[in-house]
Amino acid sequence: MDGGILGLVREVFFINSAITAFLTDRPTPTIARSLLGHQLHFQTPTGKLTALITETEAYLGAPDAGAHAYQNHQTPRNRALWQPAGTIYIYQLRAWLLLNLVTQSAGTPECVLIRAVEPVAGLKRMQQNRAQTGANLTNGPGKLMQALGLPRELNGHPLNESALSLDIQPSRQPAQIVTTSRIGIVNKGAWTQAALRYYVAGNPYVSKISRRTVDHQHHGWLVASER
DNA sequence: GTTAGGATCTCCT
DNA sequence: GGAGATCCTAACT
Repeated sequence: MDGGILGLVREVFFINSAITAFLTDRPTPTIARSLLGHQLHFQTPTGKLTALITETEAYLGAPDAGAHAYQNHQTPRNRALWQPAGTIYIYQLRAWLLLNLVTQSAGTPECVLIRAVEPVAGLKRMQQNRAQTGANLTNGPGKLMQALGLPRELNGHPLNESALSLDIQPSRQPAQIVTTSRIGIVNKGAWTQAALRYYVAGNPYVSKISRRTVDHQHHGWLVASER
């Protein structure tokens, strides 16, 4: 607290520079993979909701037949994708909202879909936001949006300058990461098969997994003695 | 355990 | 009118 307003401005600038570097300096699939174990925070008037990212998918812009930005096709819905790294892209699918984080520099419409998270703080609030408990709280892209109560108005706003923020440092480290093709991408040739989905092996808060593969003790995260 | 139908917004034909 | 980066419930096996 020594720099007053100027210090705060410097701090915000530093954080945003770090976020930008994290979301631009590597290929988007690498970014999607490395987001596992990082925390998302949603600041509400009545408290903060926190969750660990457990499952992601990479969408690779113009060449990617599975992506909204395929062939650089821009519409009012998806224009956030052309904004700089760290921009929040939220869109509605049927009755649900889905959360994406834009990667790479402005004009390169790549992003990471956040497909699942593990609740860390604000569990009670998440249960109120959804009429569900347990893994069903956040083990899907539409579910986690409802659990966190993220409004569609966040679309187009920058991470960490809005109520939604991402930790640059990971909080946990996956013991093992599983890579598969993306969910729901059908009839898109090679892009249907492309291995662009990543999740923490054994974590219960992952979409479309068998209950039998769940690691009930550590949720697939490395424990201190294993590091 | 799997499957079918409906909810309901945006974009395309 | 139809499909989609989804999810819930009910009704099956």
